[in-house]
Amino acid sequence: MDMTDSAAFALHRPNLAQNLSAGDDKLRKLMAASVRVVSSGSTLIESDSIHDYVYRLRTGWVARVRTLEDGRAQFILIFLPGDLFAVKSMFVTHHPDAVHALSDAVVEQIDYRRLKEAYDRDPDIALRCTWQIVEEERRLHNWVVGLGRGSAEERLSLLFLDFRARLVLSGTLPDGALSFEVPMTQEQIADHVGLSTVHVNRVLRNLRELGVATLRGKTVTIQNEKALRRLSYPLLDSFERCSSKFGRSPEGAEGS
Amino acid sequence: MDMTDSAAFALHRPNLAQNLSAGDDKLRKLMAASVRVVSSGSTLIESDSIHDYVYRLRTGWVARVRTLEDGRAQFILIFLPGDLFAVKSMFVTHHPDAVHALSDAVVEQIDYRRLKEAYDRDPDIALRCTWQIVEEERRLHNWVVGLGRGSAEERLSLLFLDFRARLVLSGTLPDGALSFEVPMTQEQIADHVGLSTVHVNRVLRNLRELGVATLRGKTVTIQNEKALRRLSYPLLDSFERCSSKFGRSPEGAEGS
DNA sequence: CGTTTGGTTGATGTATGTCAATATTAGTGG
DNA sequence: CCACTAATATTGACATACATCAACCAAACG
Repeated sequence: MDMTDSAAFALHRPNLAQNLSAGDDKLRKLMAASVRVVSSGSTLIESDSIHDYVYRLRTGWVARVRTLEDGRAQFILIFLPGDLFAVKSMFVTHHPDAVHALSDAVVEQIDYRRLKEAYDRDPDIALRCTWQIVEEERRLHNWVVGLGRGSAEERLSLLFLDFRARLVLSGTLPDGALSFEVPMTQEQIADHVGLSTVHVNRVLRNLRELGVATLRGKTVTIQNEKALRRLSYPLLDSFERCSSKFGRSPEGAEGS
Repeated sequence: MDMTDSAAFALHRPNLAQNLSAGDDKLRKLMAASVRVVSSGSTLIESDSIHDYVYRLRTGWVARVRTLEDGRAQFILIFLPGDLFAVKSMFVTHHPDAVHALSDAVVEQIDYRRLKEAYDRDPDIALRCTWQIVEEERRLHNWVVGLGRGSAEERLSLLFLDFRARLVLSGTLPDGALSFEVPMTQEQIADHVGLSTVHVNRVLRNLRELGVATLRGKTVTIQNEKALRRLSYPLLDSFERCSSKFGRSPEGAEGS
């Protein structure tokens, strides 16, 4: 992941961009040692357990999931390659939510004590960790707005745009790509966007029939980016609107 | 605010509790200088503006609000006395959301450069700032679950319990208090829980008629704590369930 | 006092959920 | 490569939680 890009993208305070990028490199080196391969569906962190590790996702998709006693589930956050997760292990012993692999994945693992030590010693590493939390909070803010005030169509459109933008940023997807893999079932998508499986399916059909975007198998294809952006537009934060990754405005000239 | 309590409450990593408490004291001293009094309804941070300050809320209520172009609004987070807000100013120039005072409030203000300098110099202060972000993320996770999967009743019950627990923690409210002020209109509550004003009103009537809790004027009174906890129970994270502040379980013996 | 803002209630509409049946795809073992 | 099975997707009929609209009421407020 090119942290310089990411930082510019995020309107970072001056000088922090380089530090962030440096922190990312150092962290990668620090964590490269203990690689772990997990298969789709496996549990990386059990809910409500004491957990001592912080992770960096190298390949694949992983999600933070809350399951209620009556069976309802919410996929709170989806992590994509390059993301750190369970950074909170450095500060808190217990994790209230489970972390599941959505696909086969490769993660790097580090004991929180080792990371904390590096965090205390090297401000670049500290910044990289803090940055993860800050970015995550931004995404959570957006998601709260989407869940609280967005329609089903708005949420799903936003989701597709968000996935693509993040995959591009992580270097997993070439810039401008219109098609990518989402290793989630419609049920899992439903549990992320806070809708029923059936309704997700209907909205997807709608998007397909409108020629906006399709989900076939696990492949999302954006057919009309401008239209997709227009659908999700109300939910985009100012930041995403300005970003070239998303285009300037719903009536922006580019994109087909 | 007694950070030691808060830390114990939050199952903190060993030794960090004292550091956190120390950080809170130091930060209070650092920020005590520039106090600002704001009146209800005023805007502390405008959405999408460049902003150079970090705040500590001493008295009153303040909220992070996102307003969509078509008028929909979402109160993303509510800050209560003792909370820091806009901590992100240290890392990011722009704030996509506005921050509004829900009541007359007293805030302490500090230029992000000064705070960043203290943050870099003193690990206790750094910890206190990071802690704010970590706690905030926990609340956001819970809120995402509530908005995504909770019913109207569950969301409102949870909200009341959450407000009370936090007011107690901040020292604004004596432990065990059953009545407290919520300086929000029903419309603002609706914009926080992601419902319409009318529906919030109906659910409140329902809670009142069930003898569970009332909102009269701006005063919330918990009449049957056990029942209220039972209503919100599915949405409580493991952490809130174990905490004595919330009681052990929905069929726990205490409470009336 | 009148005016405004916020609260309450009823009638009605709609987005989304639930249930259930069928089609499709993906996995599995032979 | 096929047959069998389980998982997932799709669709229709129906139910409901919640939204919208509109009227009225009550408190706050200048």
